[in-house]
Amino acid sequence: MTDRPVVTRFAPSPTGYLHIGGARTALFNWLYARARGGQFLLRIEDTDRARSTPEATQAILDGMAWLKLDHDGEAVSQFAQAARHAEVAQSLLAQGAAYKCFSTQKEIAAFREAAKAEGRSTLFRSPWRDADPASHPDAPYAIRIKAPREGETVIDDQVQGKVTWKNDQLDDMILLRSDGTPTYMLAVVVDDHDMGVTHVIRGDDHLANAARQTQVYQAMGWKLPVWAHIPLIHGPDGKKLSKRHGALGVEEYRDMGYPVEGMRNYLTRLGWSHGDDEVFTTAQALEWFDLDGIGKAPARFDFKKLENICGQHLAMAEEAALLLELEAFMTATGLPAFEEWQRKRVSDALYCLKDRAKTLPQLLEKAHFALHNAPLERDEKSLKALDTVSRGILAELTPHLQTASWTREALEETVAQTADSQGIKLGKIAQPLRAALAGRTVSPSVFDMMLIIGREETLARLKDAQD
RNA sequence: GGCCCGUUCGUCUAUCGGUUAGGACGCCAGGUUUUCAACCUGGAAAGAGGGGUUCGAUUCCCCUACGGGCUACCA
Repeated sequence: MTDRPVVTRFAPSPTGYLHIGGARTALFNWLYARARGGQFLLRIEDTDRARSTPEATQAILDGMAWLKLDHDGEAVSQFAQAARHAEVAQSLLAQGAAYKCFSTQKEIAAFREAAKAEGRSTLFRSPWRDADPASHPDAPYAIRIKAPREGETVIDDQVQGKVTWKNDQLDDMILLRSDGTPTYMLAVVVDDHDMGVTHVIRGDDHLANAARQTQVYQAMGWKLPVWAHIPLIHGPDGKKLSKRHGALGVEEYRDMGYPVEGMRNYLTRLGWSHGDDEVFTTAQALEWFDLDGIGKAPARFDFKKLENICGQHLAMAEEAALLLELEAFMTATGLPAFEEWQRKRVSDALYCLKDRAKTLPQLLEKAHFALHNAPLERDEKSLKALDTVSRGILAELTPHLQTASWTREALEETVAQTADSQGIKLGKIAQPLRAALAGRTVSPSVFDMMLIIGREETLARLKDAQD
């Protein structure tokens, strides 16, 4: 079963954005295939013509591109395969594994309603299952599978274990509607088979579907895929993730500025584990990921943990790559691009900024000192820190900085000496200096800042702060 | 209603019959630092309930409770 080359797929419906849960499903499939030198395919399940839109397809593509989930080959449109689906339904009909059902939707609905009212099973048994073709009316019909009534259907799921259904609990599902279009149940099976999918990793809302789909595989004599039904992601309150929990589409996470590596790490770890490993790279995820590490219970989405993981990834990011990601973020969210001097400054400052931010916008905020020149826009707290006394201290310091050599050692010594000669602690001088240089009360080290912006700009800010 | 699935600190999770039930996030306390949302140290915090099986159950089985999914000529 596992000796075939691995082929996984992600099969979203293009009816909105790329759901965060869908993104995790895609990620699991991607990880599984990529780690095994297999293929990761993308199929757009657009058979619901009324709800499918090209914009939604694009949103899915964009979301996957952002998360660096590259798929092999062209995305397949399920709708485009409709003729092949019908062909399979016809062949099932020809071999007696399916039959024409002339019951109307109205009749079926009436049956269900009555059954429900009387507390009976709502399982519909078509009277046409064993009807003599000679008795067929000249009317529209649907093609239903002739599912076994005896015995049971078992799926061997890599996450849920062996799951068994008694066949008398399963009805003869419709394969081809009376208008000739295929149903989802038929389409997925045919497409997965035709695309050579070996491992179906998807949300466990499809677990029950797997039983009925198994019947189609068996009727066609096709080899079953390996099933892995992963639990859904829930909101912080334990309920199914929905709009009221906030962000659902991955593009919202991109716009909030979560770095990709952190996002992938968090999503991978949500519902999957490898011992106590919490923070890992994509390379490690590829090495470690396997189906047996997936948990059975739904996991709740926790923004605090997401932020923490993202912060750690930012801290360990390679600076050149981080700068590119930051600029991509600015472009995506419509922020003005860096001017050349700003780009240089940020690039120089990244080393002392990256371990202080958890998201890209936070990184930008902390880069305030590097992105602007005197006169600096200062926040309220820093203005407060620049009181008369503090300005006096800065006035003492300024001449020394005019002559000091511009190295970390010399600057540290200069500031320390000034503090000493004033009879104050280092903190008393660093505080206003920070406010003067950064326009903030929270910033990287004052020495880092001075080295990054240089002597001229340092003096300009000091002068500005004392005016 | 029927059929399936799930249930370890607040949250994500480790444990694959024997552990003081471990780690992480968050929280609290202390420390360090020139600031902190950075860093360090420490702390509180969990096996849904009830029956079995076993020398021994978080772990295996059953029941109950709770949560979730499916039950369409939607996907």
